[in-house]
Amino acid sequence: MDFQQQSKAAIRASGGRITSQRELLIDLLAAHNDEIDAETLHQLASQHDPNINLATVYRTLHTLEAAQVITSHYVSTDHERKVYRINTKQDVFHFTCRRCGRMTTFNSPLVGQIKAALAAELGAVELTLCMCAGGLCAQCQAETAETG
Amino acid sequence: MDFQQQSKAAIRASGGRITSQRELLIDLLAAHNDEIDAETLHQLASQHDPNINLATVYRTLHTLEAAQVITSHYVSTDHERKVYRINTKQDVFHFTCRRCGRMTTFNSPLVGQIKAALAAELGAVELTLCMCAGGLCAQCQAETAETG
DNA sequence: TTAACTGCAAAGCCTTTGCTCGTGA
DNA sequence: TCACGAGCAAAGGCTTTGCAGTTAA
Repeated sequence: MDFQQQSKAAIRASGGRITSQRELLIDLLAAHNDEIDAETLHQLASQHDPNINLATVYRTLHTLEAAQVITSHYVSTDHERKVYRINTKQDVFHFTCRRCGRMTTFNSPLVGQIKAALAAELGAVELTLCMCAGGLCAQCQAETAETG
Repeated sequence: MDFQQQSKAAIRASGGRITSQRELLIDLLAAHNDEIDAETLHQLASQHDPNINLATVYRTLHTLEAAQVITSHYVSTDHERKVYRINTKQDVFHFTCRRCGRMTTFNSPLVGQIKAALAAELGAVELTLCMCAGGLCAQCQAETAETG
């Protein structure tokens, strides 16, 4: 069962309806291989349905997240913006340079280990982790050294 | 040099002034051994200076963070609220239960390892990490099992 | 003296919510 | 049919900012 089918099944299973807006958003999420924030998704959706509302996008994202077919987290220590992605087993996080703002995706088996440690120590389940790193990237270090 | 002296020196070094408000906030931060959010710090400060404004608290926290004597990060996956703490070498993060909202502090050598991995792989420096975990705590699992 | 700082209030930013009309099942 | 969902606009919650008066150095 692919993402679209899975999403629709989950929505129906909880008594929800498949509206044209939801279907569009699900398709866009499926086609988008990376994380995406609500506003960008809304912009994409607007190209197909100019009347779709940002609130609808947020509500649909919540619905899908509750159905556990997508996950969300924040991407930088500064930017207060949530991104959403199709639920994968992989743990990904981001490094954002304080100076140039460039973002780098990062993933490490250590993240899984942290989850395991949390589960073991606290007995917690359904763990989601939000991780974002900030700092000075290599290039900005060099430029800072030059210009002072 | 203790935290207070260090903070004042850093403020002066950047052309800033030591106002009574800043001095009060620095003292409160020094006395507070844990993380604290802007509003709580403001409440504490109000007991000593009833006129101190929340905006001043935020501005002072930014100043101190820029001076690198304190650090900040979010404590829940919702990024609801930023907390500040005296700059220590220790990496701490938090687990928040999705159901009861209880927060548990957690710290693991793995966090340091992730920083090291980031530094090694990206060549980044001045790393700050925002880490927060969400999930279902042991107690809520039990209660959920009972009530359905 | 005078540039930096404060208090106040208002604005920003992302996200959520109340309301009413529309629509899927 | 009729409860769920959409669109719209306004509100919410934390944080930032413009302004004018205040104060450290």
